[in-house]
Amino acid sequence: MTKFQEKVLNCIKIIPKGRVTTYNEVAKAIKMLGSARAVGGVLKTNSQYSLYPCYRVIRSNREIGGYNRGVAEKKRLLIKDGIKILKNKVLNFENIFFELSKKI
DNA sequence: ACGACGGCCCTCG
DNA sequence: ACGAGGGCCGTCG
Repeated sequence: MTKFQEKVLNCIKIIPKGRVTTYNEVAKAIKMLGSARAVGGVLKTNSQYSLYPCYRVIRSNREIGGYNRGVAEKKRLLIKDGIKILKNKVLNFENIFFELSKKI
């Protein structure tokens, strides 16, 4: 486990149910602006789903983004959290967006 | 040390 | 609205 991986995982676990954040925001939160893609790389390797809710991290354009168990599963989990989705895009994004970088 | 690749992001037509 | 292209940064070979 590298430092980078630790930082990413440790910070996404505070995202509350019913809220989402973005890959870019996670990068910003760990002071690695520009590493959004690398953040996705870490989340891809996550297997501790109950500990690290990686499905609550989406793309900055409101699209769901990818998921290591399939986009359909990611969508299902988000809906279970009470989040509305239309055409792979999250609705009401402004209100459910979790500003991770300000909560650290 | 290096190159390729990605759960991305932004700009420009 | 939508796609193409380039940039970015950590990982793994």
